[in-house]
Amino acid sequence: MTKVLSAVAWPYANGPRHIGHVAGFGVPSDVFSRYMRMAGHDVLMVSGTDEHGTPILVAADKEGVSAKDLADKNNAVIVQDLVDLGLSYDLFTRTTTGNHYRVVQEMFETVHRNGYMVEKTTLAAISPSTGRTLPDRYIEGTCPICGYGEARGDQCDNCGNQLDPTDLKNPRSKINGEVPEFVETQHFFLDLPALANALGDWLDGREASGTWRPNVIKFSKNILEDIRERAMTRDIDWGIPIPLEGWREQPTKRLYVWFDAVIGYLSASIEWARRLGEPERWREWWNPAAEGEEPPLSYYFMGKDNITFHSQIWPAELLAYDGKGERGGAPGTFGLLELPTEVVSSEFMTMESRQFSTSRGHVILVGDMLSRYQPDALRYFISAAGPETSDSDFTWSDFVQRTNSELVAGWGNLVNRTATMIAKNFGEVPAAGPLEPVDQTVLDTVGAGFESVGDLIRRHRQRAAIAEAMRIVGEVNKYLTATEPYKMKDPDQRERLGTVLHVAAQCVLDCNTLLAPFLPFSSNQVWSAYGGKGEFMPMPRIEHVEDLDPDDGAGLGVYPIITGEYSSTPSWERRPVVVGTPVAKPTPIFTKLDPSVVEEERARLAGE
RNA sequence: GGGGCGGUAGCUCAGUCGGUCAGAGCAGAGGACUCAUAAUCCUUGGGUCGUGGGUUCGAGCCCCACCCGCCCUACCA
Repeated sequence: MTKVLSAVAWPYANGPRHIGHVAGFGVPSDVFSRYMRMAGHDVLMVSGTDEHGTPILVAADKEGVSAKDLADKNNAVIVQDLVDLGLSYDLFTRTTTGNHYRVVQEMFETVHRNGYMVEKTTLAAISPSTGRTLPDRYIEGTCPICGYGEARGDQCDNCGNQLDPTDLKNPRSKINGEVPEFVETQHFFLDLPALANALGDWLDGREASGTWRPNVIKFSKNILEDIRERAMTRDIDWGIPIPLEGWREQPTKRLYVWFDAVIGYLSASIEWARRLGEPERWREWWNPAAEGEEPPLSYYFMGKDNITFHSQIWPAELLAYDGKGERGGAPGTFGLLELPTEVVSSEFMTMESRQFSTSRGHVILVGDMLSRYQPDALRYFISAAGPETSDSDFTWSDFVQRTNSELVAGWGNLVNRTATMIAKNFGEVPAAGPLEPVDQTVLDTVGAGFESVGDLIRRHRQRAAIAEAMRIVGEVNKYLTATEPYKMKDPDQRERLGTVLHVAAQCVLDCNTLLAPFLPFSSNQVWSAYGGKGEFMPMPRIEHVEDLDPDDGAGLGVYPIITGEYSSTPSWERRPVVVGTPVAKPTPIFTKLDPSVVEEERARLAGE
């Protein structure tokens, strides 16, 4: 049994999330985590909403509410969406908890003490009316090179040249149009150059493992070549205070949102352990294993826009904490912390050939999707056609197509026809007589799926994995056609009929196990349709809890978390059907979609 | 501008070290069957592998140039 940390990207709480987001980090991480639990590993799956930073403030201002109120509102929506999708977090929390503030500050203090947080004076754009940092992205003006009128502070979209905001002619804030002030300001910078060698060694080792997706490792090594110090604090009043004398008291100096967000993986693990009443348990996933013990593994799931933060910033923070850069140092109270085993990045999902855009209404929110369609239909589509190694396109016609011809007609129908024949002829799982070669062959084929499908999931090839599982489903359908149990009406054939249906039932339950990481909701329905007791795949739930450290966070009080009890997860292997288990004619598990939904949904998009 | 990824049958995509690699699924067409949500099963795939060069006995797979799409570019989470 290996300790496996599933570190899932933290959805940003400036609004509800769309299906492209959950296609990138949500479903893939859940499929992997559920499989790893089934394979007997000790999985800790953590995440939460990321709630600091300028975009939240901007969104809150626009709505005329406080940043915390906006975060509260969006956190609640996101939590509900993720539970409705069946994502099996051990803990889904937030970055505004007292626990998170404490952990982040401990990280900062130790990184600072080890010498990797250097103080520098820079010129920053400030919004005169609010005193907040205006990120380059939020400044626009006339490009000094080509004269383009709407160049951004960091880059001109017209001529492509990289710019410094101070170069812009007629600079103005994109937020409220005012002219930014450029003022000298003190900030802490993470000394990435002093960590570059250690980072390079780590990446070389990761590359040698051969397990990372090629584009992720390539990209990660590439950005290492031009590594620079990077500011880890901001002039902003929404964020975690800087835990140093003279800084803590300044209301407009806060830690950079990305410094704190990635630490969430660690703080959530600690919060999980504390809530369990075993406050040191998190160490099993984070500290090096004792002599002779299996080392913990960690997998980080995200979209490709986050690669930099997970293959550079976060490992650099860990190395700095561990004291493993050029300046040396020693770890703090957390002890030595392990770097990521794998950064598993997805590409982007587009919709009807265009990028998702919340502001333009070209979007399908998770909540809207789940209010009209089964969660497993979405999970199936994302698993089978998601942006695993290259961008992929969600279209309503593909969604209907995949749901109807693969989920309903392929898998759902196999479940249904087998159960119907058993119900009609026996009313319970019949005993098997002597097996013929055709019976043994299909049992072997299905049995081999545990190895082939499992191997593909372990290697993060989920599209291939679910395709392999569906191929096996097809083999079972072929078996029924070949054996023709529906023609065995003669009493002399009753034993043979029982044998075929017994074998078919075994295969259906095996396929159900193979598909369970992808389709947890329907796996429970199939399970009970075949007489199974209780829940097959455990599901997450929402709990409302008190902040553990009410004096240190953003003042959350009671907040919702996602958690669950997953120890009853079935193991990744054949479990023999029990002869005599009652089976009734089932109601169809998957809903077939009328082709008209394609037009309806497209109209809905156009209407928004 | 720099970096990266992709452009393979109507659609979605596989193609690891260059030599049965021109494939799979879906859609379409024909047939079989009837247990099943008109579901299932069988048969049916000649597409300049973005364009133009080059290397090689031989190239989707290597090199060069170009075209198209997408992502990143570090103070956008």
